[in-house]
Amino acid sequence: MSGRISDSTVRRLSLYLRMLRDLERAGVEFVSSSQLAEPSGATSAQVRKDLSHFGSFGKRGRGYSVDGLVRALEEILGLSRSWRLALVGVGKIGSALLGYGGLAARGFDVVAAFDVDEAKIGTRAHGLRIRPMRELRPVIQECGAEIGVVATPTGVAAEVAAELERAGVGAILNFAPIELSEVNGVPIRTVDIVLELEGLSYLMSEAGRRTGSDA
Amino acid sequence: MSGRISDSTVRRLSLYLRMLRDLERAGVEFVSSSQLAEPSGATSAQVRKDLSHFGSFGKRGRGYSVDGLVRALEEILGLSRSWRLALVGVGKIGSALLGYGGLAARGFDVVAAFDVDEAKIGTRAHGLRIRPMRELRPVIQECGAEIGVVATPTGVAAEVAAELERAGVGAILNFAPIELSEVNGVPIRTVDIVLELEGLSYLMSEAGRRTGSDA
DNA sequence: CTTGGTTTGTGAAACCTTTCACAAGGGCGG
DNA sequence: CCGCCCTTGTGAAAGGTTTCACAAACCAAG
Repeated sequence: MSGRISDSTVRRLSLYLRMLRDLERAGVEFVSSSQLAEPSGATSAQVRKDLSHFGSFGKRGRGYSVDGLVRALEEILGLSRSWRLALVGVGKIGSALLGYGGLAARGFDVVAAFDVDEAKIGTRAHGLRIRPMRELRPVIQECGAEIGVVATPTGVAAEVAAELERAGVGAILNFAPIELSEVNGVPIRTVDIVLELEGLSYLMSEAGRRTGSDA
Repeated sequence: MSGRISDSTVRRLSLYLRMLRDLERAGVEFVSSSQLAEPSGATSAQVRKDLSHFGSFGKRGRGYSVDGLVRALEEILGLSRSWRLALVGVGKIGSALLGYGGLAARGFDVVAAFDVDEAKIGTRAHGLRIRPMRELRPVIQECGAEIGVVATPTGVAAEVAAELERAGVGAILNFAPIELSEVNGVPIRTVDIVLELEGLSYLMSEAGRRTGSDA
């Protein structure tokens, strides 16, 4: 069991956990790999393989205990605790994040916010005081934020990410449309809306080209 | 050449195009596959393989003409035209999108916005009138929007996506934390921030477990 | 024209992920 | 206790993507 786990497996584990929590709330006690597979578009074999990397959680003939698997997946994914986020850049996306209750509800608390804009510094956004960039390192260290969120313009994103790493965050979530390179083993995930739209653009053009030439 | 192209290849093509546009602006005329590979974290062989699916764009011994490759990639990705977006849900994320100039700058224009909230309907957000859901189908058909954007609460996301499909959009970008199933060949991309954060949570926990047990 | 340095385009190999298929095990009714 | 049905866990096969490595081609200089 357990070697290096692929990104896609981890993604699916999150999706399984989501469904399991719904089932738990609904009072369901047992679930089979095929039921678990459906909402994430996976197959039952894939569910079993994904789980098998971490151990043996099911009962043959019966399925998986919903409670038990919820606990196990929370443990595996590191979600039996909560995480502290430090947000850099309180513009459109940053504000949207601060106002999004879904994060805190799932154990991701934004505990600090920074911006360069003098007009914003000192004001409060969704109950959080906005601080100057100069305080980034001390504040992050003091409040022990583990995840840095980059919601700045593209031009300064790399620099901000480097500063977050120096401040000691363990991971970075980046919203700037730029591929940031991981250093010192600090993992980075980039959410790039334009990239997603361009992917859709490709698929639509491709579909058009195909039907166009078939007709 | 050209069979079915993988998502990861298309993503990388977008990244190459970004870099090429920067080079074009900087007046560079030729670029090699290894230069092109660097910023996206790919290898030179991968760049060449990715491009080879669509044709032969380079000159041996010389590299790729920046202008030529920009045009070719725009054509391949369907970015030599602009696309019209219809936004459903003008809450935090929806508003952030409307205010984000980066979309229009890259040829993605939000041309219609819808919400259920009576208080919002009729008001303007970033110059766009917010319309009631009831008008979704006629307005989308009238203005010819090709891409639907779902920025609603999770509970109604599936229903809204189905309605967008019926209205005739060719693709959907979904911000609700739910896996929507593609029907009728309308591709769907989901941007799921919580999923990204949980992925980071896994990696940090894993790192902790490893250093923990090594020590 | 020839030589040397450089870079593409591409089969083949290596690697990784998903799917298949089935033995092993568990529960339940009789 | 027995037999039947069901579902897991997992090697093996299939399918897909990335990397390797090299012949073919191009440019420039002599």
